[in-house]
Order: sequence, then structure tokens, then C-alpha cells
Amino acid sequence: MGLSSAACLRRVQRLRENGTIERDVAVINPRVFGKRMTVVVLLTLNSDRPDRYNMLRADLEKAPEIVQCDHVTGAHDIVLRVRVADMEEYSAFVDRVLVKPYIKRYESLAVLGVIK
Amino acid sequence: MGLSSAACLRRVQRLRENGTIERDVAVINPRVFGKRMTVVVLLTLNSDRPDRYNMLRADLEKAPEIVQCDHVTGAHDIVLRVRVADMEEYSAFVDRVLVKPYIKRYESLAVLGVIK
DNA sequence: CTGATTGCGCGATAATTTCGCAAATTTCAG
DNA sequence: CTGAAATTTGCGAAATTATCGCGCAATCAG
Repeated sequence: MGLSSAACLRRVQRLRENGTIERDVAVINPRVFGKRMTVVVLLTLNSDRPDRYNMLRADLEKAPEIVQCDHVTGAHDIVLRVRVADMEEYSAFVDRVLVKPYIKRYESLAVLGVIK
Repeated sequence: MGLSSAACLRRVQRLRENGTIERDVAVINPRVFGKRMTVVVLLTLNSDRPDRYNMLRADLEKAPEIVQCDHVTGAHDIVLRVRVADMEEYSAFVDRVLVKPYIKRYESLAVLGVIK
């Protein structure tokens, strides 16, 4: 791009320092660890237990199966992306993490294929 | 980890060659480009137009707002993750990409906050 | 227009990565 | 359990890449 390598690298360093580049990551293929299945889960919370929301957050943050977790508007409250080996592992995850008094309902959408 | 730097680097190169490390990525902060809003979208397709599925796929792959796109089981067919500047841009995205005869319904879940 | 700030190129230096090779370790068939 | 084959390691050298100091050009505010 018409820059010397030194200037170019300095620019990249600047991008890192000012937060434009948040981090540098190596993307690992989950299949290498036997994780062959992805599930999108829509959570609906019990609105009568607002106090428990922080507990739930902590639980979700701890669960290693959860790859992505967003608080959202609408009929559902939280959307999870879960990566597991198989149905058995998913079932164990549900029992351990999702069967809670402050979770009213969960809907599991198994990922058939990644389009993008 | 008790290895010489040469051996360690050789291991990492091996991980890249055999696909364990799929790629190396710099994560960019989308806010730098003015993208302040994330929306999860649940799409339901028109089952009477199965032929159009490939057209839809192509459209979804082209749309730069779509950050993630999965084909899923259940009541909905596709889950999108969309990154835009604001509601106006989101609205334009919906008009351009989601208002199609082979999309029966879409449900937008605005992301209030990222938990993980 | 002027001084201050920022970014650049250049060349030197430092740090990291790659490579060849012999030795060590691991794998695997019998 | 054994030995041959295959794989991985450490080491030192060579190649490549990153960082730094410095003088200069471009940008910007006043």
C-alpha cells in the first residue's frame, strides 16, 4: 500500500493500542476436540425472579460449552451458541446449566449447517 | 512448556498445516466503523418455495451486514447475526435482504448486551 | 505564516522464525 | 517385549520480521 514496512507495522501497532484491533486470535477447529455439534438456544427467563439474573449470568459465563451469549430484546431474553460433542453432551449441558428455577423456557435450535 | 522455541514454533506450524488452527485473525472493533448495533434474526422460510433456497443462500452470503448465518432445526429455519450502525441501517438491511417471497417471517432480536 | 504535532523513510539493532542435521523419543508390527 | 521406522527435539546458523532513533515532510491550530 505504498508504505515502508516500518511505517506499516507502526500503523498496525497503533491500531492495537487504540483498540481498533481488539485482539489477535488463532481460530481452532472444534472438531479436533471432538466438538461436532452446534446448538443455538433461546432462553426465556422467569420475570418474577429478576434478582437471580446475575446468578444466571455467572453460570453462563462459567459454562465452557457456551461459545457466545447475548442478552436480547423480544419474546426471548438470551440467545446462546453452544458447542458440544453430541446429543449426550448437549443433554448434560441442559441439565447442568439450563434447568434452573429462573429459566422459564428454553428452545434448542440445532445447527444443520453454517452458511456464513 | 519445556520445549525449545524452535520445537514450539514447529508444533504451531504443524497445527496450521493439519487444520487444527484454521486461521489467524485480528479482531476489529466494529464501533470503529460506526457499527454500534447487533441484531439476531430468526428467519422462517416459505416451505412452498424450496427451489429458492439456493438463491436465498447466495443473497445472505453477499450481505455484508450478516456476520454469522446458520441453518437450524426447529420452528425457524435460519438464524442470522447482523451488525449495523443503527436502526435506520437495520431497516434498510431488512428491506434489501429479508423482504423476499421465499421468506415467510422474520423475528428481530436486538442485542442489548453481550454476556460472552 | 509559525510553531507544534504527527507520521514517514531510512538504516541499525533486536527479536523471531526457519532450517539442516544428529540425537532422542515415540510408534507399531511381530 | 523388541527392534526398525517414523516422528519430534535441541542446537546453532541463516533468514526473515519487528522495533527503534532520528531527521524530514505533512498537517493543523492559532
